[in-house]
Amino acid sequence: MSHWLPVLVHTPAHAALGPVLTYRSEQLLPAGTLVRVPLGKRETLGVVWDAATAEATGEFDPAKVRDIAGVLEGIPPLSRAWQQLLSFTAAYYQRSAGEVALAALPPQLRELNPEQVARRLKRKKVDAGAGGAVLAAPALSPEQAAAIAQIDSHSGPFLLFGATGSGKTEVYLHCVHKLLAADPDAQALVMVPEINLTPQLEERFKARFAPLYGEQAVVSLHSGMTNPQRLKSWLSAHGGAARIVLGTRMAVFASLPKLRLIVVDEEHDPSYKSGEGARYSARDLAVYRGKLEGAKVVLGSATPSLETWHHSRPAVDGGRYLRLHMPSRIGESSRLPLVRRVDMNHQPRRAIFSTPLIAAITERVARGEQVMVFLNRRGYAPVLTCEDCGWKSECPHCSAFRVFHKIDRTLRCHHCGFTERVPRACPDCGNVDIAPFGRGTEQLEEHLAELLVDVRRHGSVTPENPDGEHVRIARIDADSTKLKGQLEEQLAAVHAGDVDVLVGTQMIAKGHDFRRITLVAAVNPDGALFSSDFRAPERLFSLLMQAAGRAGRDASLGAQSEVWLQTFQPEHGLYAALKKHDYPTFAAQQLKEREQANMPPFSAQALVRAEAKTQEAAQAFLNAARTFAQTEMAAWDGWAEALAQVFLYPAVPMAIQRVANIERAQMLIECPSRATLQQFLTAWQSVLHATRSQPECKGLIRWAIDVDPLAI
DNA sequence: AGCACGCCGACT
DNA sequence: GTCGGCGTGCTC
Repeated sequence: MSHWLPVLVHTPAHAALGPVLTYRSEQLLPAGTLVRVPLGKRETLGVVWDAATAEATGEFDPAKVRDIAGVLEGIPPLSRAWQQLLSFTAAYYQRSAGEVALAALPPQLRELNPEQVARRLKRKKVDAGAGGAVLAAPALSPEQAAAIAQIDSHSGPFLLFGATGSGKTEVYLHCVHKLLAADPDAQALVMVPEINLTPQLEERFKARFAPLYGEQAVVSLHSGMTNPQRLKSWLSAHGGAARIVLGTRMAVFASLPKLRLIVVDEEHDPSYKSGEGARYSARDLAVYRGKLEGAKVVLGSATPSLETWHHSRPAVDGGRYLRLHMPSRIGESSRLPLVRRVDMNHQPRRAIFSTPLIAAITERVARGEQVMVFLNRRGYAPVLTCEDCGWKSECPHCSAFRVFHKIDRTLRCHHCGFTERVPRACPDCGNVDIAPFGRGTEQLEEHLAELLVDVRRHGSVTPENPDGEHVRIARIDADSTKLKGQLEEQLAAVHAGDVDVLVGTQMIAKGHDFRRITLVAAVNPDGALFSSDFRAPERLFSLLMQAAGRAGRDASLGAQSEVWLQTFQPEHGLYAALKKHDYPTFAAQQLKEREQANMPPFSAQALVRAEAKTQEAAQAFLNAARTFAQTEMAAWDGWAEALAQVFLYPAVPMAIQRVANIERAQMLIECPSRATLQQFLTAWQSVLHATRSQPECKGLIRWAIDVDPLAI
């Protein structure tokens, strides 16, 4: 007796295929089973789906149904909750369930046939020989103890709102510890925003839990791992051997049959939002998944996203998350750094460093303390110009300037990668005086070396070496850490005290614990104050707060650590709040503005982006779909009411209109209700498909919907 | 998404 | 003369 099975395969939403394909099988396989199925001329991985789901209701020709090719024996079916998470993700982010489900599985699973998988599963499992010294957990501060007590006695979700250095990680460790000890099967998922941060987290978790549960109890999942490593981690999580999964956003889809706790560290970090394929927010999905699986969810941050902050308002005001506040730095480093604003209006024009900042840097370095200088722009200068004819270093393929990198004398486009040697003279008029305009980290590094040329390293002047040593300056940005191991190497040099001044982009503001830094300077942070992106202030505040958190973690140095902000807007409320380390005031101000302007979290947004050969085609496509929604769709049965709530803005070119010779346009959609917006988008998808074939859209390359976009 | 088929420009 | 660009169409 044979059965018809709905099966998900890796198929994008816009393909002219149903979201679920039907195959024949001799056995009745439960939903969640991994199978290999023939598709056209190839064989591919599929997931048996539940016939009762919305996806499984397409029309198909019974004559075309083929037999499944095989079952991945030995891999238990994916859980019901996992299936629900995937269905939800696909529906909410407007992608096909097949695309989302197959992208959520380790890539190597797709390549392996059932025999290879069986062989891999048979590999001798290292026995869970617990052993080694059990690391004593440090004593908890009263704030940590209080937070843990709340997490124990409530169901969550929780916002762990803790200053940098308040010991959030210890709270996570403690919660995980309690959970694993209480339930021999329970699993925990701990997410961090960046791959860079997983090794140090893994080290900390392994040190604590490997002696209790064995090395293999802690596994990582992130895109920096090789495919075999990812498969190994995935299988061990899916089989229940891994008790703790650490990972980046992709880990939110890990199969964890006994998931009881999800931690999202630095929950405000934009890296949790995927920019490719299904543009999911791993943080939002973590909250949803927690609800589905009955797992507690802890979101941690010193500067929460305004969405999360709003959700954690008091329950009497409608808050759904429980806010746990840990305001104090623990241990000896309890003093918060002093934030100083330098009014650049009173400094020489075009000065990179203000006079008092140079003096402060010099003083710190002379004392043997470390300084961190922060500028969010890599390269030497963002643009090169000809002073005679006005030529600028535009990228021939993008509507953007190429950045001058002095280190290898190149002009590089940061959008498409197009790189050329710097011309000797202006390509337009032959003038040899082409000059850099604006500044980047390379220039900062060079300039600082000049300014500090007469300063000697602390303690380097000795009778044997009366000339002493020059100050050592290091630069850490995407360019200086491109090669594997370079970041670790450079960080080690800073930790070892081989570096006096560290120059870098936001890379250096995140996570890394530099104990001897006592002065952090933001050279030019004002940009975000006037950005058209309404989330720019939120990001700036968070970045500066994190940068401030780098300062003065080692109070044994005695000196009061400081954060310097060079600004033309010293009175700006953002800096005023920062000076007081006062996130709640800043957040309240921002939320008030958002509410008045009807922006998230007080409304839901989606963005449709279109790429085409011409800007006209990209915009025509979007506007045609918009017009259809406003006219035809409004006439569909029962749609008038929903559509009245959905506001579609006209299509506009994207901020960087052309990248690699592809024109880009976008359209913003706003709606007071997330549910209504989702309902609209789902119905509108077919309109977008149909619009594509209209003559004025010729040249359209692709389009994508971004639900809850972070940047507009 | 893959993978095939199909039709126009620069190379062995 | 072929190799190869990507446009279009199909997959239970």
